Amino acid sequence: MVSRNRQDSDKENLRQEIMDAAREMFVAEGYANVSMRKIADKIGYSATTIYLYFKDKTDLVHQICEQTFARLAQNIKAIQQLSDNPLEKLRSGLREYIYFGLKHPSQYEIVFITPLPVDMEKEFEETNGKVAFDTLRTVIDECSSANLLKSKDVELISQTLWAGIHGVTSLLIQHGGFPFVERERLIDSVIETLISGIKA
Amino acid sequence: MVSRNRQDSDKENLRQEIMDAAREMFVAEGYANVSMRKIADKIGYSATTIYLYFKDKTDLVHQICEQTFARLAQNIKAIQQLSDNPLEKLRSGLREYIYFGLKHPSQYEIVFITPLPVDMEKEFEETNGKVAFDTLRTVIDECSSANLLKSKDVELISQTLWAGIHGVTSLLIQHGGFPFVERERLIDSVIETLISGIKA
DNA sequence: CAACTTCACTTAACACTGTTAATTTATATT
DNA sequence: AATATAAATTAACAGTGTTAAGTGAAGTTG
Repeated sequence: MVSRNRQDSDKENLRQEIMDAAREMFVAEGYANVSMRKIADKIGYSATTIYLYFKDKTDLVHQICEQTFARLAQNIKAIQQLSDNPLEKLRSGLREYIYFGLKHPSQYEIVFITPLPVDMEKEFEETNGKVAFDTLRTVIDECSSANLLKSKDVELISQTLWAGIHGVTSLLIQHGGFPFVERERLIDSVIETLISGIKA
Repeated sequence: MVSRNRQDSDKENLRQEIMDAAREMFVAEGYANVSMRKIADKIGYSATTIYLYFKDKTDLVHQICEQTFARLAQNIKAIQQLSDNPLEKLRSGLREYIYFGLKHPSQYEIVFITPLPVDMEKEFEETNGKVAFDTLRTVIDECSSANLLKSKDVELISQTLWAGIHGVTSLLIQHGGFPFVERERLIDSVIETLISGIKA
């Protein structure tokens, strides 16, 4: 019994060890440039051992992303509780989303940018990315209930805002070479333009 | 001399033949799923022949994208000449950009979404994608000169709008499985929100 | 016309990739 | 101590982008 527990937790440990090593390498070198063998080398195991814990490379990366985006959803919720002005909540939520993406570029890339293999369609419903999006929708619902918005279509507004913040996030992640104006000014501008565009 | 010309044009022909085959396959199967050998098979040549015309796979795909995005820049310019209302020009330009991306998803993906190998930084300045962006900036300049915008920072506004339209375009391209509201409504909403957000 | 050079192209090979099947090693149970 | 189970490994496959060396035909020059 005791040994059984220890064994289970060892399994969990190795699983997490793989994820930690892989995440670190994905962030540093990019998903495509990290091979299963390199990950395995880093933690002193054989490449095929990873397949005992993850179905394949995309499964591994998705599990990593789920962990990260659970934290995003948490962060957004926590930050929103600091204010009771709905529009201010919205603002800080959008801001948190963008900066979170910039802070975890590889994982943002994989979840929201990289073309997913195939069957993402149904899975997205159970994703932590979806949870974060739902948080956004909730605060927009609040704004709408307080008659702060010019339209009542909460779903449409949520997706519109998401498109906007996703745009600036992915652009900043990917095209670091482009002569953007300073990051913060661009981010502020996007947020204010969007909010000003939906306000009553 | 004559034969020399014929030979040159044969070379050009094969070069274009490679690009046509590759473009078709990239669009149909995605960049990552098309190998040099497959492209070569399709046109009845050896894989290494492609390297006589293109430095490597990324060079090939970039050349294809340049051709396509030259057309985008052209389209935007042409469409804008149909109106002399600056805001209307802007609207139609944004719309053309988005629909062009949706019409050429693989190429849009490669130029504006896929993480580029390395040295994109300096090259972007000479890109047709840049030309399209400049067209956008020009019409925003017009709007600004006509005192139609609340801010005078044309560069900042241009990048803000670009972020917005890039966001909706890439989201629609990549996440086909997400339960978006109807495409057209979302696109309209993004465009109107952005324009309403920058209007005086 | 023959020898030589240039050009377009191909074959062979390298060092990788993700992944599967078969096999060995270690652990747990009887 | 023998056996069953789980964990990890080695070997292998089919594929990748790419380079170097080789082949055969066309063009150029004596």
